[in-house]
Amino acid sequence: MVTIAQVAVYAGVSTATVSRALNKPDLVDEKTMAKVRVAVDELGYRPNQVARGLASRSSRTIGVVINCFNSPYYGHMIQGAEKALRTISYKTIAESSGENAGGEKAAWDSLLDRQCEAIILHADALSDDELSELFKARPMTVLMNRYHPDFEDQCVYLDNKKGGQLAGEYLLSKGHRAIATITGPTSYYEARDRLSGLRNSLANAGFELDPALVEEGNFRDDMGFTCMNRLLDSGKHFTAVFCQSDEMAAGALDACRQRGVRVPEDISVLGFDGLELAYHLTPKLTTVRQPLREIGEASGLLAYAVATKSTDHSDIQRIFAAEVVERSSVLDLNDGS
Amino acid sequence: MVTIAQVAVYAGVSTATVSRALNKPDLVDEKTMAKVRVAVDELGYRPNQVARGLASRSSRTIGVVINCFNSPYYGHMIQGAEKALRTISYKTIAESSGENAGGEKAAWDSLLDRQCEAIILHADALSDDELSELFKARPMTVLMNRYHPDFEDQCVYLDNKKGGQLAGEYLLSKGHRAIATITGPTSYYEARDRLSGLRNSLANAGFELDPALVEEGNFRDDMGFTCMNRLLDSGKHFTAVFCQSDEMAAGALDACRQRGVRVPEDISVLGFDGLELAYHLTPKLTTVRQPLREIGEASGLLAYAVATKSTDHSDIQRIFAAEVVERSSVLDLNDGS
DNA sequence: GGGCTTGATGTAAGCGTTTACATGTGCCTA
DNA sequence: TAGGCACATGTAAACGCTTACATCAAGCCC
Repeated sequence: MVTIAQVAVYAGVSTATVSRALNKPDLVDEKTMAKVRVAVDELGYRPNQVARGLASRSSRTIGVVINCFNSPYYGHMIQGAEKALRTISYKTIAESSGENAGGEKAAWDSLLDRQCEAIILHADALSDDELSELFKARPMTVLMNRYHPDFEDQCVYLDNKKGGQLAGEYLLSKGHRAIATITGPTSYYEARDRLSGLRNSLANAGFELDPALVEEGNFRDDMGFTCMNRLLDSGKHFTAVFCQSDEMAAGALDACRQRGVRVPEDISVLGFDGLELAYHLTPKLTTVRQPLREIGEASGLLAYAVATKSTDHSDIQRIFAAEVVERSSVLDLNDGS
Repeated sequence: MVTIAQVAVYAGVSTATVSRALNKPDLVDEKTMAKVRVAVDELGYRPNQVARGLASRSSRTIGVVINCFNSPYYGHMIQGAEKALRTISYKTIAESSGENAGGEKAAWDSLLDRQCEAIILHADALSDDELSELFKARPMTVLMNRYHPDFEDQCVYLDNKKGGQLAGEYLLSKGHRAIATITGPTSYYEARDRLSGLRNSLANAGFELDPALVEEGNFRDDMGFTCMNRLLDSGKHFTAVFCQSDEMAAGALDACRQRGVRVPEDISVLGFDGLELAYHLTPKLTTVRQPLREIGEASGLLAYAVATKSTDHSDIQRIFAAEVVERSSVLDLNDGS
């Protein structure tokens, strides 16, 4: 490994001058600059970024804690974050937490031990209270796709209430009145918010969400399958079902297919997330998309702002809106009349 | 930030002793150990891993270069690698390359600048020759899911030829004789190998792959769609089509659906990859699965072995076999007779 | 021509660790 | 009792950089 000292000798200057030539070119003379450049090229010198970080106390590294890599949900966010940071030559060091509070905290700390200047945390398992506690000692953190009242300006998240409302409004606009829903675990604020949004939209239009038509799932497809069957078994009348994730919608679609219930002719299905999965389902799933990549990007930007203690980051978007992606799984009841 | 010096003062010993207490406990006396432990706890000391890395010249970090994060293909591999490395408390620092040779090289180098002890490289754009050249100066590298004759023992990959052969044999066993195929780009060795494997399996059974039934795709679903249409338009008879990726199979399925061709009744479709996507297709796709997670894991292990110059890593699997996952998109022609 | 500024460079002290080597104590052995 | 050895600890020099501060020469002004 060739070090700055060797470059200095080769160029016949001091290490300080080499360092300056590389980092603050306007502080060094033309001629010296040239000598250094030659030395660097000749020797194939590449600065040791770790040593540089230690000396300058800035690692130019951001840590990311997520559940796992092998889910497009995280994939999109991490891609957004990494890209945003890469363009400012920050590195991303990512660790998966395994979806338990201990793992999340451990990853959080170990990333900090690596001198990450800030952490982008996707906390699933940590409760609001735990988060509140831990955050105090680890203020250089950005919560990705999660809202916490105590650290509002360090959260980047989807407006789930509006998302749920959007879903309801869309279904209403298509003439649906008897609407069922399969939610995520109600222990997740996302699930509660989406549900209350849906409820609001119905209320605004003078309708009510029938509690018997609300099933609690877990975002995974097998629960979508189970819940859809429950709904169908209940004998209750409904023309559409809003699933709080595309995966559950996939399960619901499967249930319908098995029972010979046609989608969208007999029942309309609306998803949530906007993953590629939705596109590949049959029928192609109409869904409420959350801009995951953008959320990741914003998280990256905000993490940088937090790391550099930049006071004004009002230009970074922190609240994102969902949008409906229209495909073929929702029937327009207005057409038929 | 509390440093080792503060701990030393607090415990009334030298920094060397603190360091030893933490890293080589058997070198320090019971009583001293206790004092240090108290100091560490009291002060909440956490070693700076960057400084530690600099001093001990071992960063305990492995770099990973991939195309992008938002594809389950990479997601599974990276998950495997990160998990394997995490269990030995190595960190993974991942960078996406944007699928161009320049990006791949840049990421490779910049990860090395961060003192990664080894790099796990998923090279798509770099040619064999370029790779050969670059590898010489960057020997601490593992090629993930790619084979290169010059560095065989630093490659972890799927046996694509056998994979293609497996596909052919499976289709033959189901009574198919007129087999079409949609390949990846023939500039990729994966595509060539899978094709030649398929060809072999037919030859072994005394049949031949009709060149008119071979379409070159690009692994993406829209090309699957296009190629399937071409095949159907050609008027040539075939009972099954082997797609070299699940995504292309999805496109092919779409094409069939649009034209009213039933799968598997009229045409059987076999995929490749074994992503979740395959499960969610209609009909559920029978596919040849590559063990991506395991490949990632092995890459992590091998990278560690390379980094530590462990001479014997014969216990690490480097060649993986594909397996067929049977679902509902391939008809058994033997049944009908 | 003395005092000042300005610009370019060097000197050396960090950054927070690890680790080779030196030191010192106690114990065993001859 | 001297010599030797083990063991526990301390001292200080790395690791590869950055950067505050010192130095020095050159140019300028009055």
